[in-house]
Amino acid sequence: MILKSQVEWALHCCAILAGLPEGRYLSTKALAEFHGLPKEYLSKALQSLSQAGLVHTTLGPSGGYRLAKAPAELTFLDIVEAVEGKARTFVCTNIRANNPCRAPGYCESTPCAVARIMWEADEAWREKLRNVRLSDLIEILSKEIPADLMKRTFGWVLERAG
Amino acid sequence: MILKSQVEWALHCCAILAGLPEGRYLSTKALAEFHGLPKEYLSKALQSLSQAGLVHTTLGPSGGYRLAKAPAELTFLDIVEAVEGKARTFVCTNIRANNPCRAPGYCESTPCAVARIMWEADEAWREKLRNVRLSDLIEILSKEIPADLMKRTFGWVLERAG
DNA sequence: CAAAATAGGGATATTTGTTATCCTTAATAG
DNA sequence: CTATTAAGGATAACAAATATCCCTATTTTG
Ligand code: SF4
Ligand code: SF4
Repeated sequence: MILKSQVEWALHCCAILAGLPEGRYLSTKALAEFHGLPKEYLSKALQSLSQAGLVHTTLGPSGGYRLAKAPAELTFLDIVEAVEGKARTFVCTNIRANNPCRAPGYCESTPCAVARIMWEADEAWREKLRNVRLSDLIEILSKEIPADLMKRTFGWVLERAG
Repeated sequence: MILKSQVEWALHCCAILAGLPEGRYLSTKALAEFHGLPKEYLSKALQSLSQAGLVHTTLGPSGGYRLAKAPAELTFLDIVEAVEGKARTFVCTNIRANNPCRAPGYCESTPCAVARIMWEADEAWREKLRNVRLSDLIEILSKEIPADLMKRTFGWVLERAG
């Protein structure tokens, strides 16, 4: 069970978009080139972000993506769920229904303990992601990434931002 | 990203094995019949449990599986990792290495903040599973499952346990 | 207005992972 | 010896992730 690579891509793209000046947009082409990713496929991830309302888009030359909210209002969970979906990672196929000892008509009303425990763990994962904001990431990165690389990257993006 | 159905199977099988009297074994055939699962494929899940040292096996007629430890010494994480693997659910493909602004030889020593945050969430999921013991599950089930069904199930298993 | 660039989305191929079956081997109980 | 079992290799069927291609509507730029 491994998350799609689109999750990684989306997180990185959001980090870049967070550094974009107010009112400017960055295209799929630029984001793909910057990360060395296939443009057409990265586009699908960005469309997921768009459908989830996390980013805003414009068409035409100088078009592209910008964040729809402030980085402090965007959580990791928002981004992860946008591309990975909101479905729980443990699916119950109700195999207890096959127990040959059960009365024929007998039907459990509630999900059994196995499923509930697995879902709690799933929720713990989500809760952790919910408590990290995009702004938290930016803060960490700004401390860890060398100043000159940060500056060059910022310049690279601005040259291409419409 | 969805866990394999083998995870559900393994958890259910362990729950059944936990009710097995000391020194007796239950075969793949019985476990598959009880849960309505394909015997050959369930066998792969049980082999995973065996390789992880969670269950003990014997060969021959009256052979099969029993738990290798007391239910209080077996956690959900043990079982989940036995079939699903211990690898983290977020894999980092190091796309930051493609940043065209980086100096050619520049190489990050540590995983970036994105990966660390995702791995923390993964660890929170595992921590939750680590804190639930198989004995906890049995306790909950014994309260929730009707006494007569419990009794019939127990009898069904004993009839087939070698 | 015309041309170029863009996001959106449908269709489709490729690759990988999951699910499932089959068969052989070695061990064990009766 | 015979029947039964776990272990594991080989392989097929199926589903999901990854990737590419192409068409459309929209918008900026010239
Ligand atoms: S996890 Fe629980 S609810 Fe889901 S199939 Fe198993 S017994 Fe049923
Ligand atoms: S998550 Fe971090 S370490 Fe992993 S590829 Fe992205 S930037 Fe690199």
